Amino acid sequence: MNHFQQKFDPRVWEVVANIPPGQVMAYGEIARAAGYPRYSRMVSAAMSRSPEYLPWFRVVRSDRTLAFEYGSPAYREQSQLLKLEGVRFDGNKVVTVDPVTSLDKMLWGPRD
DNA sequence: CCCTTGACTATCT
DNA sequence: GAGATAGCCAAGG
Repeated sequence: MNHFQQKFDPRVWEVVANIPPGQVMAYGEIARAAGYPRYSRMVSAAMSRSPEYLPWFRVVRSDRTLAFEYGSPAYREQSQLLKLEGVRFDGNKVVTVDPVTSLDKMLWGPRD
């Protein structure tokens, strides 16, 4: 199988389903992990039709901002779900609870 | 075909 | 670091 057809390659769902709580992945990363480099937009299309069970909210842009319009209902829903998992926000960017954080962040934490 | 549309990205100002 | 720009690629009109 080498292309996204009407149904998306289940590998995409699989990758998303395996993102650990408190962590996030970018569209492009997911595409690569599923074996489709450069297919970030397809992942985006896949997410818009994602099954109910999928942790869609753990998918963010490569720059770590959320893909929805700032302040929109969808944006607020996603940010809330992420916060429930202990994720922090540095401005509009997601800051995951990565064990290997910089000394700076260890000492001062992310901005509020 | 040609053009537009996206829950996108890397790169350059 | 925030905008703008140019790639990207399947779908649908």
